[in-house]
This record gives sequence, structure tokens and C-alpha cells, in this order.
Amino acid sequence: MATDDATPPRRATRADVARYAGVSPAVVSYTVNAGPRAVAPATRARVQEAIRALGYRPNAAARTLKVGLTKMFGIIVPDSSNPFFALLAHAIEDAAATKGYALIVVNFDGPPEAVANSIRSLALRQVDGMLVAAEVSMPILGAIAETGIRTVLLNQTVAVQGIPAIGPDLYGGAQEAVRHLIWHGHTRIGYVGELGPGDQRQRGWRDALAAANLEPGPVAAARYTREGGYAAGQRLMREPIRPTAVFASSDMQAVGVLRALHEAGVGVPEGIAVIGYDGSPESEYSWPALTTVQQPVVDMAREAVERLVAPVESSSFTLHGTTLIVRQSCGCPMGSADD
Amino acid sequence: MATDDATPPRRATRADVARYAGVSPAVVSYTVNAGPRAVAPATRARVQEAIRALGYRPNAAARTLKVGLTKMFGIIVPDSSNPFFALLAHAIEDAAATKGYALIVVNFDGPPEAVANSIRSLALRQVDGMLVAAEVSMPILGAIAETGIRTVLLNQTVAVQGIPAIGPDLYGGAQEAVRHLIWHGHTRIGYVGELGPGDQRQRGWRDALAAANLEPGPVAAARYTREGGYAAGQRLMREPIRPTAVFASSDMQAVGVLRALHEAGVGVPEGIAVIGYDGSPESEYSWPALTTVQQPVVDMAREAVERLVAPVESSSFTLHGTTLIVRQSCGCPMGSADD
DNA sequence: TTGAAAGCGGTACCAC
DNA sequence: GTGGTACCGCTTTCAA
Repeated sequence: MATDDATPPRRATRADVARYAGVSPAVVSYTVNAGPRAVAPATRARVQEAIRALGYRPNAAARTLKVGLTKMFGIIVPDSSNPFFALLAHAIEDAAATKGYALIVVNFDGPPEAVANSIRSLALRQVDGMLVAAEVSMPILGAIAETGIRTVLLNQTVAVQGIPAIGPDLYGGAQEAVRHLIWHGHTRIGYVGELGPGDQRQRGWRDALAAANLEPGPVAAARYTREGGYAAGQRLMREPIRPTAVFASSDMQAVGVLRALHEAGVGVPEGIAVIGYDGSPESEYSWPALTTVQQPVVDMAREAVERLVAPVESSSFTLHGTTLIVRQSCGCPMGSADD
Repeated sequence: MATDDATPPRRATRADVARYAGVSPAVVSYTVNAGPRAVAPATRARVQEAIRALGYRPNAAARTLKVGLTKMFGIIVPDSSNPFFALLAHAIEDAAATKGYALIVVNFDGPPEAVANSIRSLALRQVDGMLVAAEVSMPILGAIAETGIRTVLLNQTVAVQGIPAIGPDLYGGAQEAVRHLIWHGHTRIGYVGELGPGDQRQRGWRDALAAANLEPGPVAAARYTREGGYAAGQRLMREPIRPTAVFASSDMQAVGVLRALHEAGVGVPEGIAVIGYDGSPESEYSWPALTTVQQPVVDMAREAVERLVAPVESSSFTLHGTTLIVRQSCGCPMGSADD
């Protein structure tokens, strides 16, 4: 009489499918995975019908337990809402999805030990590979090694002992940007960036200037934020002799500089020309539109994922070329310009 | 003699730990999980020592297979590099991490069946919960129901049959923005948005106008992109009678409108005032700084995650209040203003 | 071409 | 407080 003693809505398992189709569990597996044994067409059809009828979905955990693979990658970034990392993470998600991998995204707040924790958290989840976009340090390298999980370092500027790494050609891109400014006739070109000895954009800026026999312009330190660029821009405005052009190490910083210039009533590019770095979408819609060095985000993402899925053990470091996108903030009228 | 017949570097399992500590596997489990049975302090210490010595990390797949939980959530967004969704995803990642959950991020390209596929892909991964930020449709609802996975709909504007949903108060926020424009003395206020019958911002715009006995200004349809806003802005400039203010349904659109106005030589806010929607970081650094309706992203993220972890079955729809952030593009001098 | 069965590594019940 | 052990669902070898 009772109508509620119906079959418990337990998810169908391989065994249920086998029973329904009148075959053994093994055959269900052969059918689902198209191997490693062949299955007679008729049998296959019966199994597939059973799968449909029962709404069977294989249990990933069981599979993982058996084969040791999760088909998941993890990516660790400082801030996934930062336009650049958002772009990078998106590109990687796309590339990973193409290869059948899902992507776990982990943000870390700041200190290296936070990164190490994120790494351990991914390891616990048994991702098949990790992408780490963070400044590497010993504790981080140690944490990575400890996991034994294949890892590719993103956004690096130099090779890292033992772990494959990928990065944009910061040095070359910076040089190209500065050369473009020089081509525009600027001789006093400032720099806004994080500074420090490892700052490749600063190196590129300085070397491009030196190659043209120009003195380095004023330098303003700034974190990689709009606020940082803004403050740096204000400081530049207080220079005894203002620069006539500024190269910023990120688009966010450049956008901040732009705001400082606007507030100071300085026209861009007539008063001061500006070039940014990254090629983030928002750079196209700043006012004026920002000339910038575009990072090959999609290429880097593709290679990173490729390195994770490929069993090749050729580690080392790959540099990815950048592209100068000429817009208005450098002084070019509406596109085209030579170098 | 051979030194390479060392222990294969197989990862230590619970059994290894048990052997090393001289206890049974069960006790290892009790120790690691702090239950369900008590363990003598001395024993616990021995086990912990063994864990450290062996570098034991529990196998998540095995645990999942047994308990049926992955401690992972999945989020589906149209584009994780769109500033708004990037912010949302980040906030959700934070909230999830706080509760011990990892977050799989999935982007979908466009059509509803792409969303359905993403949903199935998450289901295959056996996430414990799903967050879906997409316009819901029957196929999507069906796919969600099919999975049997707890789901919270994000970014919704209305309740959805059977599935808990969360959304910002688009209608109220739009009204507040438009009222602010009216307060500034504008009587001809245009609208840039996706339009369509379900467009709550458009409704808010129209109703706020009506409440003040004002005619609706010109309307320009635009996708939620900077490009869309730009094109819409250009169209608005060609209106026989131009609006003196524009309310855009997203910051990206507003930024596009700003560019169109700049190119047309129209000053903002003197010529035309602009208010956006979202409260994205870049809105603060547009020129002029964009007055915008801020979405309570962090609150929404927190509630969404809360609903996923909480076993309560009180579905329905929650509206989250928005905040008007007054900057310069509306005509306010430097902050403060009444309504 | 198909089936039986041995694990993969934990969990947690049941007995002691 | 501790130990033995039956699962969880799948893959894959081996035998038929």
C-alpha cells in the first residue's frame, strides 16, 4: 500500500548498468572507456541504452582512486580579479578544458607561506598539475617539490632551478615601448614600476634609453595597482624637470598615471605621453586609449597547459614575445606608426 | 650492493603510517579525522610522528569514494575575465576557502547548451555544490536538476522555480542612480543597456523618471561590453535631441559611453553626465571617475557559499541591496551629495 | 568477446 | 582505547 518504499534514489553504478544490460561490470567499463578490450557492437548498444535509461554517470572518485589521475589542474594567482591574472586564468581554463581538464583557481593573499599553503591545498586535492603565478622563493619551491606534482611556473622572468617556467619578454617589450617613445622625439622618459633588481621592464627602459644615448628620466616606485600608478604619477608631476613621457610597467599603473596627469591638467599625449604594459582590455578604453605592450596571454596559457599534459621532461624557461599595441597615449594619431 | 633498489617513492598510505606507528589503520583514521573514536594521547602522538616521518597525505579520492564528498564547489560564469565576474568569482573563492572548499571555475562561451555542458562537466567532477551565473532557461534548469547537486543561482533578477537564487537589487539600484541624476537637475536622461522585458535596470530607470514626472530619454541597446557601450554612446550622440545624462547598465558600458562622449568632444559631466552600474574597480579610474551603483559582491558571495554549505532547505530568492557610489561623472564635485 | 576478481586508500561499524 | 574488516565504484589483468 505504501507508495514511498520506492527505489531509493541512489545514483546508478557500473554494477546497476551491468545488471540492466545483462553483461558484466567489466564490459560496461570497456564500453564507457572505449577500451582496453573491444566490445561487440550489439553489446555496446545494450550497455549504452542501459546507461541512458539509468542516467549512469561514472564515479570520478573511484576512477581517480584506481588510476591516480583527477583530470584537474590548479592555478595559484595573487589575485584572480586583477585584469591581467583574470585574463591569464581564463585563457588557461580554456586551454585546460580543451584537453579535458578542469581548473581549480586559488588566490593567495600575500606572504610566501600563503602560497605554500595554497600549494598544499591543491596537492591534497590531487590535481594532476599546478600552475603557479607567484614570485618564487625557497619555501615555495620547497612546497612544490614536496608535492611531487608536475608544475609550471607562470609569469617568470628568469629560469628557475628544476621547474619549467614561462614568461613574457618583459625586457624586450619594455625596450620596444621606450624606443617607440624615443622615436616620437622624447628625450626625457620617466619610469613607473615596482623597481628592485629583478625588474626587467626597468632594465629594458634604461637600456633602450642608453642605446639612444639618453639619460634615464625620473623613476617612481609603485605597486602593480591603479592606486600605485596614481601616486607615482603625482610624484612625477612634482619633479623639478618633468618628463615628457612615461613608461609604466603595467596598464593598471598607467591608468593611475593617466588620472594623475588629468588632475594636474596635463594633456596626454601632448603634455606627457604614456605607454603601459600588459595589453589588458581596459587599456583600450582609457582616455586617451593607452598604447601598451601586449602580453601573449593565450600563447602562454596554451604552452603552460601543454607542458602540463605532455610527458616531455624538457624543463627550462620559455620567453614569449610581446607586441606593442599603438594607440593614442603615445602620441600616434590613430593607429599606424613605425619604430 | 645496488643502491637503487631503495624503497620505490610510492606515496605513503594510511597502512604505512599504521605499520610505522605500530597501530591499526583505524587508529590512523581516528587520529587524522579527530574521530569518530577517541585516541589515547600517547597513541595519537606516535601516529602524528609517523605521519610526519612518512610525509603522509590522505588520499582525497579514497575519502571521496567512501564519504561521497569532494569539498569542492564549481562556479559557472560567462566570462571570468569580465571584471564583474572576476570579482564575483574571487569573492566566492575566498568564501569557499574559508569553509574549506576549493573552487573550480568554468567559463561558457555562449549558448545555453554550453552552460548545460559545463554543468555536466562539474557533475562529473562530483562537486558538492554549484554556483551558476547565467541566464537560466529550461535546458539549464533541467541539466541542474539532473545532476541532483545543490545549486545556487547567481546574478538573478527574479526567483527561479525550485532553485535558490541570489541577485543584486538591479531595479532599486537603477532607480537610485536615476534619482540622483534627476536631483542634479537632469530632465532628459538616456539609458544604455541590454533591454528586453527582463531588464530590471531599464525598469528602474523608467519608473524613477515616471515618479518624477519625466519622459523617458533615448534608449540605446548594447551588450555588456565596453564596445557595446561605445557604440550605444555614439548612437545617443546622433539623437535629434541629445540627453543631458545617461544611465548605463554596467560600468563597462559606461566606460564605452565615456569614450564616445570624449570623441564627440562632449564634456563629462558638464555636457552629459554618466552613471554606471557594478562598482567595478576600473570605474574609479575612468576619466572622469565614474559614479556607479555598487553591487555587494562580497555579501552575495558569502551568502551563496553559505547556502551551499548549509543544509537548510529554505530556497527562494534573496535580493541584495546596492550602494550608489558618488564620484565625478554625475556632476558631483568631489564626493558628498544628497538624494 | 566476455566475465571474475583483485585491488586503489580510506571510513567507520563492530567486536574486543 | 584499539583492531579487524566490509564496503565505496571503478579499472584491468587473467582466464575462459
